[in-house]
Amino acid sequence: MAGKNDSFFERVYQVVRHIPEGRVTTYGAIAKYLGAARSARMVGWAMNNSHTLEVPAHRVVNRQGLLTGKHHFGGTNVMQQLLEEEGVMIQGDQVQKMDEILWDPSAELAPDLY
DNA sequence: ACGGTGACCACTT
DNA sequence: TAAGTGGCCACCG
Repeated sequence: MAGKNDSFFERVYQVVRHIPEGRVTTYGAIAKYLGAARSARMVGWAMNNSHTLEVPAHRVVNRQGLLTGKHHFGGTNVMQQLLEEEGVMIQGDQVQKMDEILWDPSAELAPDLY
């Protein structure tokens, strides 16, 4: 969908806001949903700017389930605590049972929303 | 206006 | 199996 506020960053934030509690998704999955499968780094870069907005950024991890963005949450393990409060199990900075809680926007979100 | 930057990913040794 | 590397491209100064 083309809109006034349809910058790549804004579209990333919209998708992230749809991630259900207790679930996570990956940078690459978001990029793929937005039609830019090879722009996972852009998603990560977008998240860097998300601190001023209301976006559940802690639900975005890398493909292996690693909490690669944890250092951007102020504290050392803030990201981990936020996830654990939602029932996500984490060991060694890595989300456990990724295959079970992974939320893929391409499969779960209407493809023509944005 | 132009190039460095980056919370990634897939492919190659 | 693990580590290295190149591609990717929107944003901001």
